[in-house]
Amino acid sequence: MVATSLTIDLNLNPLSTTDDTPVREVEGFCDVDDDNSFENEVDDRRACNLSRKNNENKKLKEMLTGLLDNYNSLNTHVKKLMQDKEELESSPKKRKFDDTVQQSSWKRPKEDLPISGIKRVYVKVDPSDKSLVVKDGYQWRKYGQKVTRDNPSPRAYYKCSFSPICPVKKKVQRSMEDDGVVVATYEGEHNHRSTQQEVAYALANEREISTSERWFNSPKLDEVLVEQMASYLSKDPNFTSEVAAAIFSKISQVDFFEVC
DNA sequence: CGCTTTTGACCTGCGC
DNA sequence: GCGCAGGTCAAAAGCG
Repeated sequence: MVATSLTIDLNLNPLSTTDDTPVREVEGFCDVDDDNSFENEVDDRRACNLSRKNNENKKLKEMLTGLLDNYNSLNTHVKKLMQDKEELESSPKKRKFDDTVQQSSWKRPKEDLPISGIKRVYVKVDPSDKSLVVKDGYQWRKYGQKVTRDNPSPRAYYKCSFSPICPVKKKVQRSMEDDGVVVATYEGEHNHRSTQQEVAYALANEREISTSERWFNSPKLDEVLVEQMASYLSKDPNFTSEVAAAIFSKISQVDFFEVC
């Protein structure tokens, strides 16, 4: 929700006003001389407001980029934790189930996929929500659904939308033990960035080419950046909830966990 | 109109 | 060889 409110409150369109003069960022600019005419005073106040808003916008943008950075580092951290757990918890208890999953997945001769790279992720969802959707930052195309013998809940089969370039597939099925948990089994590694990573990358590039001065004095750049963000957010309504979930999971360390 | 989802049919491997 | 179960295909339907 943080990101959403940011896009709403950014108010980055002082530039859309008819005044095309560059914004001046001068310390103490807001001090209005009592001897000025009324018109000058109004102009000064406008300029003052404008510069204040620009400052606010700059701060908000910094917060947003910081948020994205945090989100990405959290994502990396979670992935690392998943891999660690996967290695630690390959217990023989579930051997039978895991074997069937792996064998049935990889024994097909027409697909020469590696045996490594199978990850199972448990995600908390609303039990009343029957859709088998796991928000993981990638775009998926559903290509099948099947009711399996060991679980009354149907299993959904997805391919990464970037296929055949990206070979990753995932199976999503509601957990038998807990109706509020969805089990997502990922097969393979993505050979491209997630949509969130794309935005972070774009922002990083933006920051590389823009000095702090340009942040201040290049309203066009601000506009482009915000448009970029707004366009992305409008396209992916899951983004904000994912960011919120990532932050929340960092705090609680409960919502998002993985078991082999 | 193009993309995504649904769903029944088909394919493949395994166990008996 | 047959039946079963999981996985995939592809035509039809749905949707924006």
